[in-house]
Amino acid sequence: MDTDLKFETFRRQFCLSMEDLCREVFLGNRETIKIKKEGVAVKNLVKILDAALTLSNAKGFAAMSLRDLSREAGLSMGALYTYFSSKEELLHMIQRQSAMVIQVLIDQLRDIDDPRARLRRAIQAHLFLSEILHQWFYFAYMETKNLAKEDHKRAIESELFTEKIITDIMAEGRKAGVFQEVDTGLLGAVVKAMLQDWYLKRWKYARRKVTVEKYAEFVVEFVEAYLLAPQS
Amino acid sequence: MDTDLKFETFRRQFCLSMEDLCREVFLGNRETIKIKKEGVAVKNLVKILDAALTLSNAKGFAAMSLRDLSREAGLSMGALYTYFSSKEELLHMIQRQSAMVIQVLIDQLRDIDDPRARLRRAIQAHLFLSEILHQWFYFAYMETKNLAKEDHKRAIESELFTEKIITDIMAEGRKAGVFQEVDTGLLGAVVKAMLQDWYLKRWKYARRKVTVEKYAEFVVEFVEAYLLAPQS
DNA sequence: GTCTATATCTGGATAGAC
DNA sequence: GTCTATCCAGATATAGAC
Repeated sequence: MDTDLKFETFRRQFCLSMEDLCREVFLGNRETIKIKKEGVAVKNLVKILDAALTLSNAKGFAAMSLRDLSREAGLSMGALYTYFSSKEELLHMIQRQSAMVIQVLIDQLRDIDDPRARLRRAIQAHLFLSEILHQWFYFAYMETKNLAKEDHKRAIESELFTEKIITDIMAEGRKAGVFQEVDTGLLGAVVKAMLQDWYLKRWKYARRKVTVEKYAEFVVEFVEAYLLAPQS
Repeated sequence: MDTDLKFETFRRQFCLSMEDLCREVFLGNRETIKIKKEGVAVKNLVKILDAALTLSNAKGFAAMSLRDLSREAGLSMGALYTYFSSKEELLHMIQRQSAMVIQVLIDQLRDIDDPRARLRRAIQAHLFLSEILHQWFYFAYMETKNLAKEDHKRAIESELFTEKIITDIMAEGRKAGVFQEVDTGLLGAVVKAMLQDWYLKRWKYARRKVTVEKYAEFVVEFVEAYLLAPQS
């Protein structure tokens, strides 16, 4: 079984376009969204969320006024408020959708047994996902501290959860005798940091023309050098 | 010559207390600060900047109102405005001071020749510095996008500059034959990401009781495993 | 130098016409 | 379903007393 993953096949495999995500947002918020026709609602949610992510990521959610948003989305203030009942709820909506998407990661690891292949796949899937949804990932990272208590807690759990996916693979690999014994807690943390850097510093990698596949390859190689090296 | 660095000796070697930094801020802003007595000004700047960093880092600079700040600092609104003429100037003041501090890094590398020792020292010094000044580093990272154009440019240059310190050491080590040939651009970028993670995720490392010395040791070991490994 | 009181404006939220 | 007009809380910033 070929466990290597190409970015383009990954992209095609999932429904992760702006419209797909906005449809999910619509379905998940039917009670609060006053517009009932799916076609209309989704079309406008695309405009709203696209504008919200663009503006927030440029200058921060708190600094984005709803007037800015109204202009950028091409909808009036009144129209905006038929999709959410407060600015805070808009924040909640985006955050929640970002969190859902993590499920994809888990699915990606099904049916792979070999620890090295699993580690490679986890790194690739995380990076590819964040490449496609970079606006959502960046938002979720930068706005964590603005979230209400419950959402804030969930965001932290989500970070620890994906980190645990990585460290579990390392521990399994160790038990299977293919990896060295390492401090999986620390290694997991810095791997997570490297994965996050990909969407936090897009300007840097874009400027240097590093592709996501190349970055993934590098991270895998780097981590494996440590996990496979003879004990120091 | 012993090139290993202990955190406590590093801490004692520099004048990096809140008061020291605020004195520098005062000296660097004598024209705009209306208060002329150094003693009074520094004492209040400590209160103001301490409060500003605490509040901003908790909920973001944009979300921090000057009323919040006034209450937390224990000074009236009127008093605040004798230290800066607008909220934006306060941002500028903090950002500029954060940037100055990088100079310490460069000084730390003087008089060390051996590439491995230089790399180790650069990593340790960066981490130790950010440990002492974590509030300033966190602020500088998270508020970059709120800066005015000029400050924003400087912040990015500063990131690239410290990254270049790392990649230069790698290149020198390669030339000297002690490191493998690697993609120094990519390795430098992820090392920087790991260094930044230390102050971006304090809650995580604190919870796990990881000390800064231990983290530094781990990063050095991890990077060296890659730089010293036989070619793959 | 510091405070209180206040002017001025911005931005979140809503009512009601279309 | 969408827009315009408006309300009002809360923010920045300043004036003038002490």
